[in-house]
Amino acid sequence: MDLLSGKWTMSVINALMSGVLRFGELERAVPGINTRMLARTVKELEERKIISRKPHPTVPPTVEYSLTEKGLALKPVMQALQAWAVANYHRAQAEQS
Amino acid sequence: MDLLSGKWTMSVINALMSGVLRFGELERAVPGINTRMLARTVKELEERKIISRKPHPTVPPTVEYSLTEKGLALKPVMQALQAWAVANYHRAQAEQS
DNA sequence: CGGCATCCTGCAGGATACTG
DNA sequence: CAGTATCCTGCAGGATGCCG
Repeated sequence: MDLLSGKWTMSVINALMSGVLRFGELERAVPGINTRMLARTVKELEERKIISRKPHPTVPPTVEYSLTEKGLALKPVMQALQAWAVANYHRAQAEQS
Repeated sequence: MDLLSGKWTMSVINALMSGVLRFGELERAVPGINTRMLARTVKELEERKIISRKPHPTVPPTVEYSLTEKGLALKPVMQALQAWAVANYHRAQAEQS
C-alpha cells in the first residue's frame, strides 16, 4: 500500500493518535511541515476516510481533525513500526501514547 | 520513518518475506517494476541492512537476496498493515505467507 | 544474468503572500 | 484561524540500451 506515501502522512496520523487536534495544533504537532503540506495531507487523509474534519462555525473559525475508525485501526501498524524502529535504531523513545 | 518511502520498497520486502530470491526472480515477483528501480531499491535496502546480497561466482552470475534479521523483524509491521488493508478494503487476499 | 549509464518527465514538496 | 494561490526546484520513477 502506498497510502502511507507522502512525507508527512505518518506523522499526521501519529499526531492524531493521541486525540483531536485543530489545524494549527496539528501544524505545531508536526515540526517541519508547512501550511500547504498540512492542508494537502489532511485533505488526502480525509478523502481516504482515515481522518475526519469537523469545522465549527465560530469566529474566528476553528476546525477539528480526528481519526476515523479506519484511522484508529492503523494503531497496531504504527505500534509495530515504532517497535521496529526502537529495536533497530533505539531512538526517539519519547513519542505518542 | 520514511524508510518505507520508495514506491517499490514494501513490495520488495514483502516478496522476500517468503524466502530467498534471485534478482530476476524478484523482478518477476514484483509486477510493474523495472530493472533500474529494482536495482536502486535493493541497493538502498542493502545499505539499510534490511536485506542482504549474496553474489555467486558462477557463469552466468547469479545473485541471491534475502532478508536480514532487521528485515525479518518487519514482519509484524507488514502483517498489521496487511490486516488493516484487508479489513478496510477487503482486497488482495491472495498474497504471501 | 545482473545491473550500471543515459535521457526524460511529472509531481512531491518547499517558501511566501493573500483571503473569508 | 484555516486554509488557497502562486511560483520554483529536485529528484523519484519510467524506458531503453549496453556490458562483464
